[in-house]
Amino acid sequence: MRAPGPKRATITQVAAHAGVSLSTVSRAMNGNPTVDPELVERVKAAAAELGYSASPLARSLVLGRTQTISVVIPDLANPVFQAILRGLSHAAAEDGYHVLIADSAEQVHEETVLAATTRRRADGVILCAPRMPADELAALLPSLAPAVVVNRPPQQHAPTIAADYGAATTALVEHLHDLGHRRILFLSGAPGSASGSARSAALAEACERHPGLEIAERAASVDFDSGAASADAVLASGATAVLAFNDLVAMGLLSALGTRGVRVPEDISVAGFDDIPFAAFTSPPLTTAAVPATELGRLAWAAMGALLRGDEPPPPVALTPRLVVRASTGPARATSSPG
Amino acid sequence: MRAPGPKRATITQVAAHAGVSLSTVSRAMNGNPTVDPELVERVKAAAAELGYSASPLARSLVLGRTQTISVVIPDLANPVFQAILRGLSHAAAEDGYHVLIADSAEQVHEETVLAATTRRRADGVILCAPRMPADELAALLPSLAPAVVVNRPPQQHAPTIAADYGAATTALVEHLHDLGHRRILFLSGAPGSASGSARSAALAEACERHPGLEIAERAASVDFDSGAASADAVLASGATAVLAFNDLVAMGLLSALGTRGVRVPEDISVAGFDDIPFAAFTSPPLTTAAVPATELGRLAWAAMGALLRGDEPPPPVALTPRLVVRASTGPARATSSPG
DNA sequence: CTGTTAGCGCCTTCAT
DNA sequence: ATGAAGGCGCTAACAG
Repeated sequence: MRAPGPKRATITQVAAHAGVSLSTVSRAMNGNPTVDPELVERVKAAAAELGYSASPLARSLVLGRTQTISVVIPDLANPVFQAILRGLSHAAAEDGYHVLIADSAEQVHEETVLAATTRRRADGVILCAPRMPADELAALLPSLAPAVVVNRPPQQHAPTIAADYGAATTALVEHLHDLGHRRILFLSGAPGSASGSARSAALAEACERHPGLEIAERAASVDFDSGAASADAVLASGATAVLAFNDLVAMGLLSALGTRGVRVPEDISVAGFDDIPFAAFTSPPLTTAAVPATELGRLAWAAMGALLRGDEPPPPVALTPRLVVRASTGPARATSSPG
Repeated sequence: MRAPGPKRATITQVAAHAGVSLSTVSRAMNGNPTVDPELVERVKAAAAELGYSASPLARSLVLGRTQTISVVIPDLANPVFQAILRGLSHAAAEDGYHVLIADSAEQVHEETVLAATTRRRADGVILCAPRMPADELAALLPSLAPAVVVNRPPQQHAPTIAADYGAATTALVEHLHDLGHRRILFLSGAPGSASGSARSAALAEACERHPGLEIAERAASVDFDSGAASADAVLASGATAVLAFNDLVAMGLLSALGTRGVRVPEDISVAGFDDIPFAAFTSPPLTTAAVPATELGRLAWAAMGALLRGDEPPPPVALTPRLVVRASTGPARATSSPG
């Protein structure tokens, strides 16, 4: 079971080949200026000849750093997390860091162990929209330091980078309200979801702001299928507009609604969250709140980089999503009676 | 710049705490049966008390394996690679392996260096649809062993897992031919793409098989935008059906065609490759050849696992995509004259 | 400026 | 069944 990998030259062999001590090789290879230029030449030549480069493993052990960060995400199939991962990975790569991924597959209690395990192989860990309860998260973070948290409220022991789902919700509701909608159904997502709470809070505020506005909430999930499965309940609710937990749910709903011959937005308006890459190409194109996911990833790396450098921990970041009005929302149809 | 990570207990401390030598701790923790059960208890208790677990780094160095594999992919934004990565990551995780990702961002000459670099931090590397020329790939593979290649023709020094794009192309063309199409335009993708050559070859065969069938080829690319940009050329070509390099290109084309008021499939049929998650929800829903990407990832890991175990290298695998007929293809409209 | 020495934290013969 | 010692490959004090 020992990997048969190509046998590589060691620093000792290079030292022998160049006729110097291995510390000189180490110094020369690491650009230590206190080495005779001529020796540097000899060493580099020997290294090149033997195809030598220092073992990252051995360096990691002695240096105490791995040049790697780990990223824990709830679901690699979710376009938003893919985008975050992408931004993160590109940014980290630019700074010469590697990325270890861990997909918890939405198994909440896997998150803690994955974070802890991968942390030991990396210099820090980025928790992407962790699903675990707030107290658990708070308890976990100190043991993970340096850590960065994405899409959760500001934390005590880690910088946070998040999209402001509350603001996004407000924008979406105002948009629907402007269109005359007074009965809205919110399809909520993962039970303990932090961004879900933010949405709910914004919904409650909207109701206070607009007497006569009724917003019901119905449990769904975070994926396409749960959206499709909600279609009948949506129809039965009597709502003239539905706010889906995210674009995936909205698309599932759109699809199931289409099957039932329900017209969108004539019969009912549908909006989502995130603006995933394909939201513009559903039929009808989806109104949504665009979350700058790639940017979230980039910023998460920036925060981690700062921590790694020993800089001041960056303050919590909250990016405001942009309302993107497309064709899936329209004027409310006349309803019989609001009760 | 040394990561300030939480200071952890070492094996020496556990040994002291349990009043045994550190070899006993090592043996106890690794389940070596030649240890007094009572001592095992003591050691485990001490370890638990100190929150100890062996440093993966130190183990990697001495054991010569990292329990990690690296995956090099051309573009994290491509749904197909996302799906492959997902299948791979889940399968590897089940076997206790970690995954290091490297996104070459379609920079062909980055692939070699990324593969080499990440290989040193991992026990093997999986090259996902590498874009590099065949000779370069062949030259690189031996130095990477154990390596697995996805979506390239069978290789000398590495197992390959691929989708049979030739068969997929044939299925798609037969489908279009059955519908009466005699002038088809193929929007080709990345210039050196291996799967692209497979498509072209299958196209040529189809022409031989069906005298009277004309298939033109036009260079596009692999993304949404290139599909959209091809719309005018597609219209000018006089083809009654177009085969896009992949679903992304097809969707871009569909979108641009819609903008121009061209009806699909009444005016022109459009088909793609891959069956990415949203292909079913374009308008009209896209006819395509479904590539089992997640399964490719799973098999890639299986092959790597075999290599790591020292088993016989698995023979090349070629999965046949499944033709998925949806609404974007229909009977050919009558054309004026075929020449 | 260069070589020698001591670890980084762990596993594994080798003795006992 | 247990302990002592060597070494994985490298870097960094410490001499010289």
